[in-house]
Amino acid sequence: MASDSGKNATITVTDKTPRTDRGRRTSRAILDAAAIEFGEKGFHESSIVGITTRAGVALGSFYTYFDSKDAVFRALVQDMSAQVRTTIGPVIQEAPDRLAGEELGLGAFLAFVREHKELYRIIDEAEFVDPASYRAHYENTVAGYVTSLKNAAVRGEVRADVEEVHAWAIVGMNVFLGLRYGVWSDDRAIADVARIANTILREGLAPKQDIGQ
Amino acid sequence: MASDSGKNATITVTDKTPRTDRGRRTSRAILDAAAIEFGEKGFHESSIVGITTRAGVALGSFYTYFDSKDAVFRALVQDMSAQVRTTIGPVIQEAPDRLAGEELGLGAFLAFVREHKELYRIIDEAEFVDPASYRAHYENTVAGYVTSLKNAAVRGEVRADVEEVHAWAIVGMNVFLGLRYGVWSDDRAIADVARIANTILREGLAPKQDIGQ
DNA sequence: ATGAAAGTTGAACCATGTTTCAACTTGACG
DNA sequence: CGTCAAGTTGAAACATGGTTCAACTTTCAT
Repeated sequence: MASDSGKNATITVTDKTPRTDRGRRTSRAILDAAAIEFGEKGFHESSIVGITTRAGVALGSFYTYFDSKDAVFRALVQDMSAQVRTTIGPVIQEAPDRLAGEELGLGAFLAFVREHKELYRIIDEAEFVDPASYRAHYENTVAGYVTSLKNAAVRGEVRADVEEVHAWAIVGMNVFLGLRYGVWSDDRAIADVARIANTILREGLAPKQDIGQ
Repeated sequence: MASDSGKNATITVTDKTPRTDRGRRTSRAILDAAAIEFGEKGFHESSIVGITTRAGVALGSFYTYFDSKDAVFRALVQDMSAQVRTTIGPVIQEAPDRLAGEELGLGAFLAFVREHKELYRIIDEAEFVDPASYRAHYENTVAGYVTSLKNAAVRGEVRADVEEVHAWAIVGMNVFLGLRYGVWSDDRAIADVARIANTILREGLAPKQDIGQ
């Protein structure tokens, strides 16, 4: 994204991309301020004035870089959807096998959430402010899971019949654990939560002796 | 709730409870209309005018029964939080054992969600409009799960070390499956989804031969 | 019947906050 | 320097929609 093919700059439509360093700085400041404001007060309680004040710029400057309140929110959702993926994805990949990856991934996710509670809430609120992005975020996430799980199945690391439903279940699990043990409270050690959740994926909830069904 | 201890009616504070049949009818109409309006457009896009128009009453009548837009939303959240519990709870109880109950419960939940997409979205949006109720809803749900799972553990129906983390994981699973296969699309049979999700609880994702860890 | 309580009505009031805009500043480049 | 594009500013226009209220209608107990 934002790949300005340098030459032929003359044709440039009147888009809102900053053209100078000063501009980029201001734009960044607004985006960062927006993340904090939205995370703290939610989309509707937030105001442009609130954002620009935090950013230390005038109200009008907002519209130099963003078309509307919605637009900046959308930008933020895209941005952090990518951020989550690029933070967690590699962690899962590097694990010795898929189930171990799941535990490490959840740990990384919980850590990320604790570090970025604002961003977590922004994605959640996208369900209402920008439903398409919200759906896209989770459908992408799940699609990645399905692929990766099927590959793991081929390697014999997970059951052969894994499919979409399993992926949605895992994602839901992780999201709720993130809300409870990441956003709402730090009262449990990340590693403990990840380990316990992982036993569900490894063995289910069945009592030890009764596994063979 | 709403237990008017009949006698001594004179002391009655100026609360908004309807006093006649006509009043109760109007109040109901407004509440029902609000459920539809909120479910369809979300809290902030909804308007009192929209609600009263749907209900076929005048704008002012709204304030005869509710103090504010927030108040009616809160009433709705409480109402449906209870509705979910009283719909699903019994289904789980009646099952032969806890894991079977989980499958039946998820099935009932998916059916409920498909029948009441509006209400599902209202609870979700409560995370932002009325965070306390949202948290209460899930903390109550999870608390119920923990109790019920621990009882099942005593009976040897689930692993002995079940605890809160397991409960949050299950609830998260169910909520996301509800969103995907209840609200967003009807493309999969409820029974299939419930069965597949249930295998996770029974056996986890591990390949068949490798269970003993 | 009749009067009082309950309920209904919608125009008007009001608060909030998004968006526009024309004047002003900055900084790069010849 | 002088010039011009890019950037900055905040007051004001504008839109929206929640909430109030005083006049009116219905209901029902006496």
